[in-house]
Amino acid sequence: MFSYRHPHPAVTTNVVIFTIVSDSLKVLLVRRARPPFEGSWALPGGFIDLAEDLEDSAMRTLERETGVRGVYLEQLYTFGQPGRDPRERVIAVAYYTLVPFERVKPRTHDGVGWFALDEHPKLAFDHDEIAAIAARRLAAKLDYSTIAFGFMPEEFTLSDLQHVYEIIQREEIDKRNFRKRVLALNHIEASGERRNGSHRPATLYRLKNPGQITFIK
Amino acid sequence: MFSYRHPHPAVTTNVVIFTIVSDSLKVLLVRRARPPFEGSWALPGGFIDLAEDLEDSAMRTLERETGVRGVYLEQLYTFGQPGRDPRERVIAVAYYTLVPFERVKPRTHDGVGWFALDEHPKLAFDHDEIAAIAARRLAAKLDYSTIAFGFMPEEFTLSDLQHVYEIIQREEIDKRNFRKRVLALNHIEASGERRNGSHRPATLYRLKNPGQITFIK
DNA sequence: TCAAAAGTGTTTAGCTTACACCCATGG
DNA sequence: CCATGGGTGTAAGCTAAACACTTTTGA
Repeated sequence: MFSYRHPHPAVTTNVVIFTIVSDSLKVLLVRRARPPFEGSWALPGGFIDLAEDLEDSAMRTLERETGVRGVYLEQLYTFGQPGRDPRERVIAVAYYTLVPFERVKPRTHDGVGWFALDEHPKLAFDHDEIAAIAARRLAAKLDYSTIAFGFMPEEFTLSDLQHVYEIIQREEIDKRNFRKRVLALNHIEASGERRNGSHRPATLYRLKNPGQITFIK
Repeated sequence: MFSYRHPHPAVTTNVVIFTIVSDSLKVLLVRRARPPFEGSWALPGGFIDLAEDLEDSAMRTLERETGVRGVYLEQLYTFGQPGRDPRERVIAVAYYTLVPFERVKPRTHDGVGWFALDEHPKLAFDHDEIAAIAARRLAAKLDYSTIAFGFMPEEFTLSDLQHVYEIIQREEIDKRNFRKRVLALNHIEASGERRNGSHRPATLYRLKNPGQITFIK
């Protein structure tokens, strides 16, 4: 095997992984153990292996750094501005995903944590920009895809789902209209169970086709 | 300067550049002068320099191979499956754009040419897949952005513009409804000129904010 | 019995679609 | 004067938005 006589940059994959908990959109960050930006928070990620697919690399480094596995990743954008890594040319292929808070348990030591999107610390490299672009894409996709269902655990109430929309879009939604719209999509069905609280029990719903993100309209 | 002790793949940028001419959506291809896939048609592109931005690389290699310059590029997707280049690991950051046929004149020798999207030759590498994804993205974006205006020369008639929509979406559009919709966007204005033919002269329009692609709704 | 969230329909406004004929020019 | 594409309005249907009260449970 020979190589092209061309420059070879380093390539990383990075993952912006969102969840919603206690009324806020959060992103999973890891603290850097080594320079550059030692001690800063950053998006999970790492260098690709030459034999692995980009998405596999994103999965692998996400699991290695946070313990999170088995999530569905969607490619976000590729960031390659010279100088974004102070040492050498590094191109970052960024992915994003949404997970239900209850089902994904990152390793819980003090180098990994969920941070509210609007009050996280300044991140290493250009990761602030990457996270911001991911958040923008997420909000845009709510309207024309079933991406929000990715935030949901196996069973959820319509109020839970509405809550996700309200937090990401930062505006209140009419309950009746929301229910009409989401039920008309025919993507979810009542599971037969109900959830109790100190109020009227709520019908639990589940996805008809788990794992599928489809486009609306 | 030191390097990470990590694998370094090769990275290319590639451009899917569309135009519309004689009732068909076309893509600009170049014939490969060297192995691998010598003699095959491929998307224009090439290896990045370590000091240049990804988009600059896409521009530079596009101009080098086709003579086309000064176009607006939008990042499409990054393709990195191992084995997509038979020699070594190559990651391709793909861009796409639309140009008015009249205004963009690729170098006209027999190694560069416009090919109808639905009857181009089998392409080198995974470039068939890249072109197909670009075409899909293009059709999707017609509905919620002003991307179609990118196909237009400085002055154009409403029929010209409608034609673009019909070709990309492969369906006929009602003339009156189309005009209402596009004029309501308030992105174009009559230039005052008219275009003659062997029929009633058509009002010429131009963009109010040339170069801007904005989102609708 | 109170607090808290679940659940439920109707009316209105705006937007989208369907649809057909006359106009201005060049040849 | 004929062929060709340019240009125009209205009605109907559908989708989206606004809007308030009753129900069921746990504490």
